[in-house]
Amino acid sequence: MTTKTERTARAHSSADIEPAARGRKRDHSRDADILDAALDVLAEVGAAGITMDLVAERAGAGKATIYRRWTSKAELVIDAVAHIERMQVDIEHLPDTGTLRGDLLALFRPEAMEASTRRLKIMSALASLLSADQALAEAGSAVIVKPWADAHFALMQRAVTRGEVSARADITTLSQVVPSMAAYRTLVQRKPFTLEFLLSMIDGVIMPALRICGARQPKKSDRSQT
Amino acid sequence: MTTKTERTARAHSSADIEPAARGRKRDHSRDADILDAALDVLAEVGAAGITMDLVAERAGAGKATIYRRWTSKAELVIDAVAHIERMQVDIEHLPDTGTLRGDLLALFRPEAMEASTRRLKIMSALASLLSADQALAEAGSAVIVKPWADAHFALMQRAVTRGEVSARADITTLSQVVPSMAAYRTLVQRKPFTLEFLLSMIDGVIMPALRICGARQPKKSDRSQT
DNA sequence: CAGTTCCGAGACCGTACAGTATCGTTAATT
DNA sequence: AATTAACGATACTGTACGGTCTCGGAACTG
Repeated sequence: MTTKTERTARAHSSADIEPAARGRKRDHSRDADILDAALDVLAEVGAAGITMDLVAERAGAGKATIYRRWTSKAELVIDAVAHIERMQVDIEHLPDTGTLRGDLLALFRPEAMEASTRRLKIMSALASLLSADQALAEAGSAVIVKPWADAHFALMQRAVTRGEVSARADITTLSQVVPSMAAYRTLVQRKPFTLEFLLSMIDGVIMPALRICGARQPKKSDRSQT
Repeated sequence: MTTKTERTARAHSSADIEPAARGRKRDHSRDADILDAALDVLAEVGAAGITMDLVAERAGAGKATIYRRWTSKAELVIDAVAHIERMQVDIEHLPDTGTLRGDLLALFRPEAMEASTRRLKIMSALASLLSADQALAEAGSAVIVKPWADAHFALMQRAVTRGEVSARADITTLSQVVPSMAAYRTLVQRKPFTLEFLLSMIDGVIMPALRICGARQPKKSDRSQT
């Protein structure tokens, strides 16, 4: 599932033994170019319209070059999806504002979500593929939603150890609420993911469920951010 | 958009004048059979995999019969979507068990879940076709998820007027949690919608958020209700 | 019955596309 | 410079599918 998909997979003979390595070397940075081109095409024509010819043309590559690196269109698309830049949630450097609510809000990066229409369109295109292909569903879910849910879980767990939240809270389920609903909203409803939406999730669902008081009267300053 | 798409459209000569109506009459109930078959195929193989041959085979019809009724595959699919049965959550006859938790659980109908899963699959299959059309995407989502959310909203509102739930609870947002997460789970994660999942939603999110105590120790009698 | 019309089955055609094979070019290595 | 592998371009093949056409049979009308 991780990138390579059997690189050097042309089943041939000699190449495996690396015969003194003369001549040109395969340029691995071209992989990224081709994957980017695939994502571009995906965003432009949708999942149904993507063809290898389009990808090759967009990448300025020959089809043979693509097939030298991936065995099929399906594998290329799967790799391309896995190649989407991770949701900028660095699990190592989570925000630490002192309160869970502040931490959760600090995860919100307007530019990360709405900056590129491209990613949104890719996700839209993905929505249809997700139902047709189990491997893609897992790849898409792993890239788009899981890191986010993991971040929420980590933040909630920290709030528990801090004593801010009851240890009996079902943070396993609660950590999936915002990512799931955001994915649903984006992929299916195709409405934008806004701060207002995030606030209604946090203040209407998460914080009340965690029995943290004060969430019910969000500060004016928070709302005016919208 | 509604069914006919130029019935009697074989562009021929005589038929237009209805010449004393002799011979066999076109069976309009077959339209519904074909549309159902189209939805079945859509749910099974997705939007990318649907072919007229599959639809014809599933409907036990000839391709020519389908093309006598619809001018193209696109029109057939559009008509099929409009043909999706509404979610049979009868907003007029909601359950009334005396507690919100009991009401929410009573909405769970294993047999209806199957139909609901089918609708969700159709919805996700449609995503690519609807990608160009925001209005259609919303309409599709409305048919499949909104009635469910409306039912939750009505049940929660009743719990508020009954005094079971604080009037300050954000039931607008909370009523969307279960339907959205169920849709996400079915569409993207492709895991089955189970009673266990529903219980973790209700007891881990909804009830805590509504500050109804006792949700943490669900009564045995509630579980056996299913 | 006889006449008419719709039906299912499936042969058929044209196009579009996945995947392969070929070829002349380019660039890294020696 | 000579060698050689990877490259872009593109011609080619096989197949799948949208859409049309034909045919024998069934069902309704009178």
